[in-house]
Amino acid sequence: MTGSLTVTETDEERDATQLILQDIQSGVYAPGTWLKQIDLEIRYGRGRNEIRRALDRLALKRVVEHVPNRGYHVYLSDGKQWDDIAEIRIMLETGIAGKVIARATSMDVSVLRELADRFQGLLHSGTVLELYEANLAFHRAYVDLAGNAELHSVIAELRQRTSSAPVSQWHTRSRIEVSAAEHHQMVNAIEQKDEPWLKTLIEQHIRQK
Amino acid sequence: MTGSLTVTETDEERDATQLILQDIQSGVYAPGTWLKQIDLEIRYGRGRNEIRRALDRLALKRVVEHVPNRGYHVYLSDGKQWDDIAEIRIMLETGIAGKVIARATSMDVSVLRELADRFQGLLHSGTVLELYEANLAFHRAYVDLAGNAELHSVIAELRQRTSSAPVSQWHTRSRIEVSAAEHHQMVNAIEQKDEPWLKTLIEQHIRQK
DNA sequence: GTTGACAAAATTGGTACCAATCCTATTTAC
DNA sequence: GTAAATAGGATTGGTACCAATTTTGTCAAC
Repeated sequence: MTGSLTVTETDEERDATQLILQDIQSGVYAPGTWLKQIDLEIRYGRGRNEIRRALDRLALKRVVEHVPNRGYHVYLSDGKQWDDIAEIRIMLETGIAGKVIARATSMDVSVLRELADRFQGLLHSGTVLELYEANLAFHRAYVDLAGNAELHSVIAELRQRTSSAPVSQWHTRSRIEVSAAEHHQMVNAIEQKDEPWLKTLIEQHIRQK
Repeated sequence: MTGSLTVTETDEERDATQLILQDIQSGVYAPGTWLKQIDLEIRYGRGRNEIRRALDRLALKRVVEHVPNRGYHVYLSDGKQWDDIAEIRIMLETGIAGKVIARATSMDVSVLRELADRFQGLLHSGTVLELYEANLAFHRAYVDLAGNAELHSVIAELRQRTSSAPVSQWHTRSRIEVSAAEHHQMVNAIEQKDEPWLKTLIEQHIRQK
């Protein structure tokens, strides 16, 4: 089943790693699928070398799994892994709550609110990937308020590990609606500098999704 | 300056990534040093391909930095980065304190104590690398008690980011002695199930080093 | 003596080829 | 009819080669 559909011109210069990752996150490659080098080579119009490097990186990120002389296949995440990562994210995102509240200016709050609005706006019109990225942007903006440059990349990595199948995460529309509402509540909590409330919200938000 | 010294036979089968990482951590390659592919090829007796993959991985881990058409050089860590990573580690390692105390059996405690002893024992006779690894083993055992498989790798990654020059971390012997003492105090805190004390100890321990 | 241009050497990074390995389909024996 | 064996095809992964780029060394001009 050698796919022959080539991607759009705008992706021409982007890194193959991100393109493959995006396709995995969009559900193009289902968990367990074997990623044949030739197929990827054709699909993304890259050399064998770049494809191999991309696969190696994704294997390091635990997005795909490498079996010697067999190839790479999309990782099948078990329930335990999801729980473990959720727990870590809760520790980190609640851990910075105090710092975020202390540092957030009124302008920061309106930026956050805007991002929360954008997520909510995509609820009806947006694709799964757009929703995923809007959600990512909101959390990223929140984390950035802590002023910890390293934390940013740590959480990004964590998210990538579970996001193998974001489609399966948000099954129902009602769940996404809850998420959107929680985003706004988080913004309010930051605005009112209510740290305990913010922490509770974050824990709920990460666990349920 | 093409080095020609080959490593021992036992390292023959190990991954080049870890060998290079170890040499960086041991201080063989000082921060800022350019890692030429040919040199590494000879030193570790590997093909060009494996060396490139290893460098790419280390670049991803932020241990080295990649400059297109120039090569890879050992990363120069600034003070801010160290503080940021220390903060993350504190959030995570104190965050699991309650779980560790709840789950730790008396056998787990004695294992920890043994590791703390080993670190202390190496204080006089051990090399910097041995000390580094003994310290790593202790913290790894502590983290494992939380039963979070993902956390293990997250913290390992974090440690690697700053450990570019572990030699410079432990300047004086007195500091290492303090670390050894704190390890034992942590074990005691776990044994007595004193969570606040354990958290305080961890924060002190990570910050000072 | 210093600065700038130019040539030579060295290094990186991509492409192509080929061996080793694994999967699949057909054939053969029972 | 079923199961094992074998041949064929496909895929991975390593090695070697070569082009593009950069750095170093040399020479000339000011």
